Amino acid sequence: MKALETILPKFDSVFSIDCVIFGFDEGELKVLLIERNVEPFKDWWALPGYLVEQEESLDNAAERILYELTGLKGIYMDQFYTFGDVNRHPQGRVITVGYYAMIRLSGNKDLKPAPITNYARRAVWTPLADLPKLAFDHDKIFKRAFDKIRNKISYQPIAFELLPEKFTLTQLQHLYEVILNKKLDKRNFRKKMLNYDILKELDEKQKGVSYRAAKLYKFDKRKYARLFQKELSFGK
Amino acid sequence: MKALETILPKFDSVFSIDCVIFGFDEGELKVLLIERNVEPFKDWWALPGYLVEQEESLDNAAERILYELTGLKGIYMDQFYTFGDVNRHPQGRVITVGYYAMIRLSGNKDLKPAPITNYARRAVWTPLADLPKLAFDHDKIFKRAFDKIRNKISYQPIAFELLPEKFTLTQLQHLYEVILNKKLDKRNFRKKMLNYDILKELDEKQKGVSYRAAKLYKFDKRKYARLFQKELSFGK
DNA sequence: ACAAAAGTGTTCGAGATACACCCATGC
DNA sequence: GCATGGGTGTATCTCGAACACTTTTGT
Repeated sequence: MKALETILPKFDSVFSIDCVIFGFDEGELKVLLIERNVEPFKDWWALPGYLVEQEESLDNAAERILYELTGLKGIYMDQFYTFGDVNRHPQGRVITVGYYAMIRLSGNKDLKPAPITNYARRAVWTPLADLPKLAFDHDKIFKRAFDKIRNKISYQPIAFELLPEKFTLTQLQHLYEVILNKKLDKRNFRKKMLNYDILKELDEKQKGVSYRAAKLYKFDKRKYARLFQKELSFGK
Repeated sequence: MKALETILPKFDSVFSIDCVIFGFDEGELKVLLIERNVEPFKDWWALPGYLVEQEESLDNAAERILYELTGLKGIYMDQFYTFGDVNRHPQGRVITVGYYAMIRLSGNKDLKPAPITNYARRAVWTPLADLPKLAFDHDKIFKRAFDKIRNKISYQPIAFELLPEKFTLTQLQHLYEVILNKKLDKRNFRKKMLNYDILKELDEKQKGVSYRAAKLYKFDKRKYARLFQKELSFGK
Protein backbone atom coordinates (compact mmCIF):
# COMPACT_ATOMS: atom_id res chain seq x y z
CA MET A 1 0.00 0.00 0.00
CA LYS A 2 1.68 3.18 -1.11
CA ALA A 3 1.29 6.17 1.10
CA LEU A 4 -1.35 8.56 -0.12
CA GLU A 5 1.06 11.46 -0.28
CA THR A 6 3.32 9.81 -2.81
CA ILE A 7 0.42 9.40 -5.17
CA LEU A 8 -1.40 12.64 -4.86
CA PRO A 9 1.02 15.02 -6.52
CA LYS A 10 0.72 13.27 -9.87
CA PHE A 11 -2.78 11.95 -9.88
CA ASP A 12 -5.37 12.87 -12.43
CA SER A 13 -8.14 11.13 -10.67
CA VAL A 14 -8.16 8.59 -7.93
CA PHE A 15 -10.82 6.49 -6.42
CA SER A 16 -11.18 5.30 -2.93
CA ILE A 17 -13.52 3.28 -0.78
CA ASP A 18 -14.99 4.38 2.51
CA CYS A 19 -16.57 1.86 4.83
CA VAL A 20 -19.37 2.46 7.30
CA ILE A 21 -19.45 -0.53 9.63
CA PHE A 22 -22.24 -0.72 12.16
CA GLY A 23 -22.09 -2.78 15.32
CA PHE A 24 -24.38 -3.11 18.31
CA ASP A 25 -23.11 -3.59 21.83
CA GLU A 26 -24.38 -2.94 25.32
CA GLY A 27 -27.56 -1.51 23.92
CA GLU A 28 -25.74 1.01 21.80
CA LEU A 29 -25.35 1.30 18.08
CA LYS A 30 -21.74 1.92 17.14
CA VAL A 31 -19.73 2.72 14.08
CA LEU A 32 -16.15 1.76 13.40
CA LEU A 33 -13.79 4.73 13.09
CA ILE A 34 -10.06 5.06 12.62
CA GLU A 35 -7.80 7.69 14.02
CA ARG A 36 -5.75 9.05 11.14
CA ASN A 37 -2.00 9.06 11.48
CA VAL A 38 -1.18 11.01 8.30
CA GLU A 39 -1.97 14.32 6.72
CA PRO A 40 -4.42 15.62 5.71
CA PHE A 41 -6.69 15.48 8.73
CA LYS A 42 -3.92 13.90 10.80
CA ASP A 43 -5.25 12.96 14.27
CA TRP A 44 -8.85 13.29 13.11
CA TRP A 45 -11.37 10.52 13.25
CA ALA A 46 -12.50 9.15 9.93
CA LEU A 47 -14.30 6.27 8.32
CA PRO A 48 -11.96 3.45 7.35
CA GLY A 49 -11.11 4.16 3.73
CA TYR A 50 -8.28 4.09 1.25
CA LEU A 51 -7.43 4.02 -2.42
CA VAL A 52 -8.59 1.31 -4.78
CA GLU A 53 -5.72 -0.43 -6.50
CA GLN A 54 -5.28 -0.97 -10.18
CA GLU A 55 -6.10 -4.65 -10.28
CA GLU A 56 -8.90 -5.13 -7.81
CA SER A 57 -12.62 -4.77 -8.09
CA LEU A 58 -14.46 -2.33 -5.86
CA ASP A 59 -15.92 -5.09 -3.74
CA ASN A 60 -12.53 -6.66 -3.19
CA ALA A 61 -10.96 -3.32 -2.46
CA ALA A 62 -13.56 -2.62 0.19
CA GLU A 63 -12.82 -5.88 1.95
CA ARG A 64 -9.06 -5.44 1.79
CA ILE A 65 -9.08 -1.85 2.95
CA LEU A 66 -11.30 -2.56 5.89
CA TYR A 67 -9.00 -5.39 6.91
CA GLU A 68 -5.83 -3.35 6.61
CA LEU A 69 -7.15 -0.40 8.54
CA THR A 70 -9.05 -2.15 11.27
CA GLY A 71 -8.10 -5.84 11.35
CA LEU A 72 -11.67 -6.92 10.53
CA LYS A 73 -11.55 -9.84 8.15
CA GLY A 74 -13.87 -11.14 5.47
CA ILE A 75 -16.67 -8.66 6.01
CA TYR A 76 -19.22 -8.60 3.24
CA MET A 77 -20.31 -5.07 2.51
CA ASP A 78 -22.88 -3.47 0.24
CA GLN A 79 -22.22 -0.46 -1.88
CA PHE A 80 -24.59 2.41 -1.18
CA TYR A 81 -23.47 5.61 -2.86
CA THR A 82 -20.57 7.30 -4.62
CA PHE A 83 -19.37 10.73 -3.57
CA GLY A 84 -17.71 12.87 -6.18
CA ASP A 85 -17.72 16.52 -5.21
CA VAL A 86 -14.76 18.25 -6.76
CA ASN A 87 -13.27 19.50 -3.53
CA ARG A 88 -14.08 16.74 -1.15
CA HIS A 89 -10.37 15.92 -0.78
CA PRO A 90 -8.03 18.85 -0.12
CA GLN A 91 -5.18 17.36 -2.14
CA GLY A 92 -6.89 16.56 -5.39
CA ARG A 93 -9.76 14.85 -7.03
CA VAL A 94 -10.74 11.74 -5.16
CA ILE A 95 -14.02 10.07 -5.87
CA THR A 96 -15.05 7.65 -3.19
CA VAL A 97 -17.42 4.74 -3.21
CA GLY A 98 -19.32 4.18 0.02
CA TYR A 99 -19.82 0.66 1.40
CA TYR A 100 -21.66 -0.35 4.53
CA ALA A 101 -22.13 -3.44 6.64
CA MET A 102 -23.84 -4.44 9.85
CA ILE A 103 -21.91 -6.94 11.89
CA ARG A 104 -22.00 -8.93 15.09
CA LEU A 105 -19.79 -7.21 17.62
CA SER A 106 -19.23 -10.11 20.01
CA GLY A 107 -15.90 -11.73 19.24
CA ASN A 108 -15.03 -8.96 16.82
CA LYS A 109 -13.59 -6.65 19.36
CA ASP A 110 -9.97 -7.35 18.61
CA LEU A 111 -9.33 -4.46 16.31
CA LYS A 112 -5.84 -3.79 15.14
CA PRO A 113 -4.79 -2.01 11.99
CA ALA A 114 -2.52 -4.29 9.98
CA PRO A 115 1.11 -3.28 10.41
CA ILE A 116 1.53 -2.89 6.63
CA THR A 117 0.41 0.66 6.96
CA ASN A 118 0.77 3.44 9.47
CA TYR A 119 -2.19 5.20 7.98
CA ALA A 120 -4.50 4.46 10.90
CA ARG A 121 -3.24 4.79 14.44
CA ARG A 122 -6.08 2.71 15.82
CA ALA A 123 -9.62 1.64 15.10
CA VAL A 124 -12.38 2.13 17.62
CA TRP A 125 -16.06 1.27 17.94
CA THR A 126 -17.70 4.61 18.57
CA PRO A 127 -21.26 4.99 19.88
CA LEU A 128 -23.35 7.08 17.53
CA ALA A 129 -24.15 9.39 20.41
CA ASP A 130 -20.46 10.24 20.77
CA LEU A 131 -19.65 10.75 17.08
CA PRO A 132 -16.99 13.40 16.69
CA LYS A 133 -16.76 15.62 13.64
CA LEU A 134 -15.17 13.45 10.99
CA ALA A 135 -12.46 14.10 8.41
CA PHE A 136 -13.24 15.07 4.81
CA ASP A 137 -16.93 14.73 3.97
CA HIS A 138 -17.25 11.63 6.12
CA ASP A 139 -20.06 13.12 8.15
CA LYS A 140 -22.11 13.20 4.99
CA ILE A 141 -21.08 9.69 3.99
CA PHE A 142 -21.94 8.35 7.41
CA LYS A 143 -25.31 10.04 7.40
CA ARG A 144 -26.22 8.57 4.07
CA ALA A 145 -25.27 5.08 5.23
CA PHE A 146 -27.30 5.49 8.38
CA ASP A 147 -30.31 6.66 6.40
CA LYS A 148 -29.88 3.61 4.24
CA ILE A 149 -29.98 1.07 7.04
CA ARG A 150 -32.79 2.90 8.79
CA ASN A 151 -34.78 2.75 5.64
CA LYS A 152 -33.89 -0.85 4.88
CA ILE A 153 -34.68 -2.16 8.33
CA SER A 154 -38.19 -0.82 8.10
CA TYR A 155 -39.07 -3.09 5.22
CA GLN A 156 -36.60 -5.95 5.62
CA PRO A 157 -35.68 -7.81 8.78
CA ILE A 158 -31.94 -7.28 8.56
CA ALA A 159 -31.13 -6.41 12.14
CA PHE A 160 -30.03 -9.92 13.17
CA GLU A 161 -26.69 -9.30 11.59
CA LEU A 162 -25.92 -7.01 14.48
CA LEU A 163 -26.89 -9.40 17.28
CA PRO A 164 -25.10 -12.36 18.82
CA GLU A 165 -26.11 -15.73 17.48
CA LYS A 166 -28.58 -16.32 20.29
CA PHE A 167 -30.66 -13.38 21.40
CA THR A 168 -33.89 -12.52 23.14
CA LEU A 169 -36.80 -10.77 21.52
CA THR A 170 -36.30 -7.84 23.83
CA GLN A 171 -32.72 -7.42 22.65
CA LEU A 172 -33.93 -7.47 19.07
CA GLN A 173 -36.56 -4.89 19.88
CA HIS A 174 -34.05 -2.60 21.58
CA LEU A 175 -31.92 -2.73 18.48
CA TYR A 176 -34.84 -1.71 16.32
CA GLU A 177 -35.67 1.08 18.70
CA VAL A 178 -32.14 2.41 18.56
CA ILE A 179 -31.98 2.36 14.78
CA LEU A 180 -35.43 3.80 14.24
CA ASN A 181 -35.07 6.15 17.19
CA LYS A 182 -38.50 5.49 18.62
CA LYS A 183 -40.23 3.26 21.11
CA LEU A 184 -42.01 0.22 19.76
CA ASP A 185 -44.90 -1.66 21.28
CA LYS A 186 -43.73 -4.94 22.78
CA ARG A 187 -46.72 -7.05 21.80
CA ASN A 188 -46.92 -5.75 18.28
CA PHE A 189 -43.21 -6.12 17.76
CA ARG A 190 -43.20 -9.75 18.88
CA LYS A 191 -46.24 -10.61 16.83
CA LYS A 192 -44.72 -9.14 13.74
CA MET A 193 -41.29 -10.71 14.19
CA LEU A 194 -42.64 -14.16 14.93
CA ASN A 195 -44.98 -13.81 11.97
CA TYR A 196 -42.09 -13.38 9.60
CA ASP A 197 -41.27 -16.95 10.54
CA ILE A 198 -37.54 -16.51 10.37
CA LEU A 199 -36.75 -17.03 14.05
CA LYS A 200 -36.10 -20.38 15.66
CA GLU A 201 -37.09 -20.64 19.30
CA LEU A 202 -34.40 -22.42 21.30
CA ASP A 203 -34.74 -24.70 24.32
CA GLU A 204 -32.58 -22.35 26.23
CA LYS A 205 -32.90 -19.30 28.37
CA GLN A 206 -30.95 -16.25 29.24
CA LYS A 207 -28.49 -16.76 32.10
CA GLY A 208 -27.23 -14.56 34.87
CA VAL A 209 -29.99 -12.02 34.96
CA SER A 210 -31.68 -11.08 38.19
CA TYR A 211 -35.16 -11.33 36.84
CA ARG A 212 -37.22 -13.80 34.87
CA ALA A 213 -34.98 -15.21 32.13
CA ALA A 214 -36.14 -14.72 28.55
CA LYS A 215 -36.21 -17.39 25.86
CA LEU A 216 -33.38 -17.30 23.39
CA TYR A 217 -33.93 -17.27 19.66
CA LYS A 218 -31.79 -17.96 16.66
CA PHE A 219 -32.11 -16.47 13.24
CA ASP A 220 -33.03 -19.03 10.56
CA LYS A 221 -31.06 -18.31 7.42
CA ARG A 222 -32.95 -20.73 5.20
CA LYS A 223 -36.31 -19.22 5.97
CA TYR A 224 -34.92 -15.74 5.72
CA ALA A 225 -33.65 -16.43 2.21
CA ARG A 226 -37.11 -17.62 1.26
CA LEU A 227 -38.74 -14.50 2.61
CA PHE A 228 -36.24 -12.32 0.85
CA GLN A 229 -36.98 -14.01 -2.49
CA LYS A 230 -40.64 -13.35 -2.01
CA GLU A 231 -40.07 -9.70 -1.34
CA LEU A 232 -37.96 -9.28 -4.42
CA SER A 233 -40.54 -10.72 -6.76
CA PHE A 234 -43.21 -8.18 -7.49
CA GLY A 235 -46.88 -8.85 -7.29
CA LYS A 236 -48.40 -11.91 -5.77
CA MET B 1 -13.82 16.91 -24.74
CA LYS B 2 -10.69 14.96 -25.48
CA ALA B 3 -11.07 11.76 -27.42
CA LEU B 4 -11.01 8.71 -25.21
CA GLU B 5 -8.06 7.21 -27.08
CA THR B 6 -5.74 10.06 -26.30
CA ILE B 7 -6.31 9.57 -22.60
CA LEU B 8 -6.31 5.85 -22.23
CA PRO B 9 -2.66 5.03 -22.88
CA LYS B 10 -1.48 6.97 -19.88
CA PHE B 11 -4.28 6.68 -17.43
CA ASP B 12 -3.94 5.17 -14.02
CA SER B 13 -7.59 5.29 -13.28
CA VAL B 14 -10.43 7.08 -14.93
CA PHE B 15 -14.04 7.55 -14.07
CA SER B 16 -16.96 7.82 -16.31
CA ILE B 17 -20.69 8.23 -16.12
CA ASP B 18 -23.24 6.07 -17.86
CA CYS B 19 -26.82 7.23 -18.20
CA VAL B 20 -29.92 5.08 -18.39
CA ILE B 21 -32.73 7.29 -19.63
CA PHE B 22 -36.21 5.82 -19.75
CA GLY B 23 -38.99 7.16 -21.91
CA PHE B 24 -42.52 5.96 -22.64
CA ASP B 25 -44.12 6.33 -26.03
CA GLU B 26 -46.85 4.59 -27.97
CA GLY B 27 -47.41 2.21 -25.12
CA GLU B 28 -43.81 1.12 -25.07
CA LEU B 29 -41.09 1.68 -22.54
CA LYS B 30 -37.89 2.85 -24.23
CA VAL B 31 -34.32 3.54 -23.34
CA LEU B 32 -32.00 6.04 -24.93
CA LEU B 33 -28.99 4.47 -26.67
CA ILE B 34 -26.15 5.85 -28.72
CA GLU B 35 -24.43 4.26 -31.65
CA ARG B 36 -20.72 4.43 -30.98
CA ASN B 37 -18.50 5.97 -33.60
CA VAL B 38 -15.12 5.13 -32.04
CA GLU B 39 -13.22 2.11 -30.87
CA PRO B 40 -13.59 0.10 -28.77
CA PHE B 41 -17.02 -1.27 -29.61
CA LYS B 42 -17.22 0.98 -32.65
CA ASP B 43 -20.66 0.63 -34.30
CA TRP B 44 -22.12 -1.01 -31.21
CA TRP B 45 -25.04 0.35 -29.25
CA ALA B 46 -24.26 1.63 -25.81
CA LEU B 47 -25.65 3.70 -22.98
CA PRO B 48 -24.73 7.38 -23.27
CA GLY B 49 -21.61 7.73 -21.20
CA TYR B 50 -18.25 9.42 -21.08
CA LEU B 51 -15.41 10.47 -18.85
CA VAL B 52 -15.83 12.76 -15.88
CA GLU B 53 -13.64 15.83 -16.08
CA GLN B 54 -11.28 17.11 -13.48
CA GLU B 55 -13.33 20.04 -12.29
CA GLU B 56 -16.91 18.87 -12.31
CA SER B 57 -18.98 16.98 -9.80
CA LEU B 58 -20.52 13.66 -10.74
CA ASP B 59 -23.99 15.12 -10.99
CA ASN B 60 -22.83 17.88 -13.29
CA ALA B 61 -20.83 15.46 -15.37
CA ALA B 62 -23.88 13.29 -15.86
CA GLU B 63 -25.92 16.20 -17.13
CA ARG B 64 -23.20 17.45 -19.46
CA ILE B 65 -22.39 14.06 -20.90
CA LEU B 66 -25.99 13.25 -21.62
CA TYR B 67 -26.37 16.55 -23.39
CA GLU B 68 -23.24 16.18 -25.48
CA LEU B 69 -24.04 12.67 -26.59
CA THR B 70 -27.76 12.94 -27.17
CA GLY B 71 -28.78 16.57 -27.27
CA LEU B 72 -31.03 16.16 -24.21
CA LYS B 73 -30.73 19.21 -22.03
CA GLY B 74 -31.08 19.82 -18.32
CA ILE B 75 -32.17 16.34 -17.35
CA TYR B 76 -32.05 15.66 -13.64
CA MET B 77 -30.75 12.16 -12.98
CA ASP B 78 -30.29 10.03 -9.89
CA GLN B 79 -27.23 8.00 -9.17
CA PHE B 80 -27.97 4.32 -8.66
CA TYR B 81 -24.78 2.23 -8.61
CA THR B 82 -21.08 2.29 -9.39
CA PHE B 83 -19.49 -0.42 -11.51
CA GLY B 84 -15.84 -1.18 -10.97
CA ASP B 85 -14.91 -4.58 -12.28
CA VAL B 86 -11.27 -4.59 -13.25
CA ASN B 87 -11.81 -5.61 -16.86
CA ARG B 88 -15.02 -3.88 -17.69
CA HIS B 89 -13.23 -1.63 -20.16
CA PRO B 90 -10.85 -3.34 -22.61
CA GLN B 91 -8.39 -0.46 -22.62
CA GLY B 92 -7.79 0.07 -18.97
CA ARG B 93 -9.33 0.64 -15.64
CA VAL B 94 -12.49 2.66 -15.93
CA ILE B 95 -14.88 2.85 -13.03
CA THR B 96 -18.27 4.11 -14.04
CA VAL B 97 -21.06 5.67 -12.04
CA GLY B 98 -24.56 4.80 -13.20
CA TYR B 99 -27.27 7.48 -13.37
CA TYR B 100 -30.86 7.06 -14.39
CA ALA B 101 -33.83 9.24 -15.21
CA MET B 102 -37.40 8.85 -16.38
CA ILE B 103 -38.52 11.54 -18.76
CA ARG B 104 -41.44 12.73 -20.82
CA LEU B 105 -40.87 11.69 -24.40
CA SER B 106 -43.27 14.06 -26.10
CA GLY B 107 -41.34 17.08 -27.33
CA ASN B 108 -38.05 15.43 -26.52
CA LYS B 109 -37.71 13.56 -29.73
CA ASP B 110 -35.21 15.87 -31.34
CA LEU B 111 -32.08 13.99 -30.43
CA LYS B 112 -28.82 15.10 -31.86
CA PRO B 113 -25.39 14.51 -30.44
CA ALA B 114 -23.65 17.84 -29.99
CA PRO B 115 -21.12 18.44 -32.75
CA ILE B 116 -18.32 18.90 -30.22
CA THR B 117 -17.71 15.22 -30.35
CA ASN B 118 -17.87 12.48 -32.91
CA TYR B 119 -18.08 9.92 -30.20
CA ALA B 120 -21.73 9.07 -30.85
CA ARG B 121 -23.01 8.72 -34.38
CA ARG B 122 -26.61 9.08 -33.27
CA ALA B 123 -28.90 8.65 -30.31
CA VAL B 124 -32.07 6.60 -30.58
CA TRP B 125 -35.01 5.74 -28.36
CA THR B 126 -35.03 1.96 -28.31
CA PRO B 127 -37.99 -0.11 -27.11
CA LEU B 128 -36.94 -2.48 -24.35
CA ALA B 129 -38.28 -5.36 -26.39
CA ASP B 130 -35.74 -4.60 -29.14
CA LEU B 131 -32.69 -4.07 -26.95
CA PRO B 132 -29.58 -5.20 -28.77
CA LYS B 133 -26.56 -6.56 -26.97
CA LEU B 134 -24.79 -3.50 -25.61
CA ALA B 135 -21.14 -2.47 -25.48
CA PHE B 136 -18.95 -3.05 -22.41
CA ASP B 137 -20.96 -4.21 -19.39
CA HIS B 138 -23.84 -1.94 -20.31
CA ASP B 139 -26.31 -4.83 -20.31
CA LYS B 140 -25.60 -5.25 -16.63
CA ILE B 141 -25.83 -1.52 -15.97
CA PHE B 142 -29.11 -1.27 -17.80
CA LYS B 143 -30.56 -4.21 -15.94
CA ARG B 144 -29.67 -2.73 -12.60
CA ALA B 145 -31.29 0.57 -13.50
CA PHE B 146 -34.43 -1.19 -14.66
CA ASP B 147 -34.62 -3.17 -11.43
CA LYS B 148 -34.28 0.09 -9.60
CA ILE B 149 -37.20 1.83 -11.25
CA ARG B 150 -39.34 -1.29 -11.07
CA ASN B 151 -38.69 -1.45 -7.40
CA LYS B 152 -39.19 2.24 -6.83
CA ILE B 153 -42.45 2.49 -8.71
CA SER B 154 -43.99 -0.16 -6.52
CA TYR B 155 -43.72 1.99 -3.43
CA GLN B 156 -43.61 5.50 -4.88
CA PRO B 157 -45.82 7.00 -7.57
CA ILE B 158 -43.05 8.15 -9.86
CA ALA B 159 -44.43 7.08 -13.21
CA PHE B 160 -45.85 10.50 -14.14
CA GLU B 161 -42.45 11.63 -15.15
CA LEU B 162 -42.78 9.42 -18.18
CA LEU B 163 -46.20 10.61 -19.31
CA PRO B 164 -47.29 13.71 -21.19
CA GLU B 165 -48.57 16.54 -19.05
CA LYS B 166 -52.17 15.48 -19.53
CA PHE B 167 -52.95 11.83 -19.47
CA THR B 168 -55.74 9.37 -18.87
CA LEU B 169 -55.85 6.88 -16.04
CA THR B 170 -55.71 4.07 -18.54
CA GLN B 171 -52.46 5.40 -19.98
CA LEU B 172 -51.03 5.59 -16.49
CA GLN B 173 -52.13 2.06 -15.80
CA HIS B 174 -50.56 0.77 -19.01
CA LEU B 175 -47.31 2.35 -18.02
CA TYR B 176 -47.39 0.60 -14.68
CA GLU B 177 -48.21 -2.66 -16.38
CA VAL B 178 -45.28 -2.32 -18.74
CA ILE B 179 -42.82 -1.55 -15.99
CA LEU B 180 -44.08 -4.17 -13.58
CA ASN B 181 -44.71 -6.64 -16.37
CA LYS B 182 -48.12 -7.76 -15.15
CA LYS B 183 -51.79 -6.97 -15.58
CA LEU B 184 -53.40 -4.76 -12.97
CA ASP B 185 -57.04 -4.57 -12.01
CA LYS B 186 -58.63 -1.44 -13.41
CA ARG B 187 -60.88 -0.62 -10.47
CA ASN B 188 -58.24 -1.22 -7.86
CA PHE B 189 -55.65 0.74 -9.78
CA ARG B 190 -57.91 3.77 -10.10
CA LYS B 191 -58.97 3.63 -6.50
CA LYS B 192 -55.37 3.52 -5.34
CA MET B 193 -54.13 6.28 -7.63
CA LEU B 194 -56.97 8.65 -6.83
CA ASN B 195 -56.47 7.90 -3.15
CA TYR B 196 -52.91 9.14 -3.28
CA ASP B 197 -54.52 12.49 -3.99
CA ILE B 198 -51.79 13.68 -6.31
CA LEU B 199 -53.84 13.83 -9.51
CA LYS B 200 -55.88 16.78 -10.64
CA GLU B 201 -58.92 15.92 -12.72
CA LEU B 202 -59.21 18.28 -15.69
CA ASP B 203 -62.32 19.61 -17.42
CA GLU B 204 -61.10 18.09 -20.57
CA LYS B 205 -61.35 14.84 -22.44
CA GLN B 206 -59.29 12.80 -24.79
CA LYS B 207 -59.69 13.76 -28.46
CA GLY B 208 -59.65 11.83 -31.66
CA VAL B 209 -60.39 8.38 -30.34
CA SER B 210 -63.07 6.21 -31.87
CA TYR B 211 -64.63 5.26 -28.58
CA ARG B 212 -65.81 7.00 -25.44
CA ALA B 213 -63.26 9.68 -24.62
CA ALA B 214 -61.53 9.40 -21.25
CA LYS B 215 -61.04 12.21 -18.75
CA LEU B 216 -57.63 13.78 -18.68
CA TYR B 217 -55.64 14.20 -15.51
CA LYS B 218 -52.69 16.26 -14.48
CA PHE B 219 -50.10 15.44 -11.93
CA ASP B 220 -50.11 17.79 -8.92
CA LYS B 221 -46.53 18.54 -7.92
CA ARG B 222 -47.41 20.30 -4.67
CA LYS B 223 -49.42 17.41 -3.35
CA TYR B 224 -46.85 14.95 -4.57
CA ALA B 225 -44.13 16.70 -2.61
CA ARG B 226 -46.27 16.48 0.48
CA LEU B 227 -46.84 12.78 0.02
CA PHE B 228 -43.17 12.20 -0.58
CA GLN B 229 -42.25 13.94 2.65
CA LYS B 230 -44.63 11.75 4.54
CA GLU B 231 -43.10 8.61 3.10
CA LEU B 232 -39.63 9.69 4.00
CA SER B 233 -40.38 10.27 7.62
CA PHE B 234 -40.36 7.03 9.54
CA GLY B 235 -42.99 5.98 11.97
CA LYS B 236 -46.36 7.62 12.29
C1' DA C 1 -42.41 -9.61 49.32
C1' DC C 2 -40.57 -6.86 46.05
C1' DA C 3 -38.23 -5.41 41.92
C1' DA C 4 -37.58 -6.20 37.16
C1' DA C 5 -38.46 -7.72 33.00
C1' DA C 6 -41.03 -11.72 30.39
C1' DG C 7 -44.88 -12.90 28.21
C1' DT C 8 -49.56 -12.68 26.31
C1' DG C 9 -54.97 -11.11 23.06
C1' DT C 10 -58.37 -8.30 21.34
C1' DT C 11 -60.28 -4.54 18.92
C1' DC C 12 -60.11 -1.22 15.27
C1' DG C 13 -59.21 1.00 10.93
C1' DA C 14 -56.75 1.23 6.49
C1' DG C 15 -55.46 -0.54 2.55
C1' DA C 16 -54.97 -4.50 -0.83
C1' DT C 17 -57.48 -7.99 -3.50
C1' DA C 18 -61.01 -10.22 -6.14
C1' DC C 19 -64.61 -9.71 -9.02
C1' DA C 20 -68.70 -8.05 -13.41
C1' DC C 21 -71.56 -5.03 -15.43
C1' DC C 22 -73.47 -0.72 -17.72
C1' DC C 23 -72.10 3.60 -20.32
C1' DA C 24 -70.61 6.78 -23.96
C1' DT C 25 -68.82 7.43 -28.41
C1' DG C 26 -67.41 6.85 -33.30
C1' DC C 27 -68.01 4.27 -37.08
C1' DG D 1 -76.29 -1.51 -33.76
C1' DC D 2 -71.93 -2.83 -32.62
C1' DA D 3 -67.26 -2.57 -31.23
C1' DT D 4 -64.17 -0.42 -28.11
C1' DG D 5 -62.56 1.11 -24.19
C1' DG D 6 -64.47 4.27 -20.01
C1' DG D 7 -66.16 4.12 -15.74
C1' DT D 8 -68.01 2.33 -11.32
C1' DG D 9 -68.97 -0.61 -5.90
C1' DT D 10 -68.89 -4.25 -2.58
C1' DA D 11 -67.16 -8.04 0.27
C1' DT D 12 -63.20 -10.02 2.24
C1' DC D 13 -58.65 -10.30 4.16
C1' DT D 14 -54.33 -8.89 5.99
C1' DC D 15 -51.57 -5.92 8.52
C1' DG D 16 -50.36 -2.28 11.54
C1' DA D 17 -51.77 0.37 15.76
C1' DA D 18 -53.50 0.99 20.29
C1' DC D 19 -53.77 -0.73 24.65
C1' DA D 20 -52.85 -3.44 30.39
C1' DC D 21 -52.31 -7.10 33.12
C1' DT D 22 -50.31 -11.60 34.98
C1' DT D 23 -46.12 -14.54 35.42
C1' DT D 24 -41.50 -15.78 36.54
C1' DT D 25 -37.21 -15.30 38.74
C1' DG D 26 -33.43 -13.55 41.71
C1' DT D 27 -32.48 -11.06 45.68
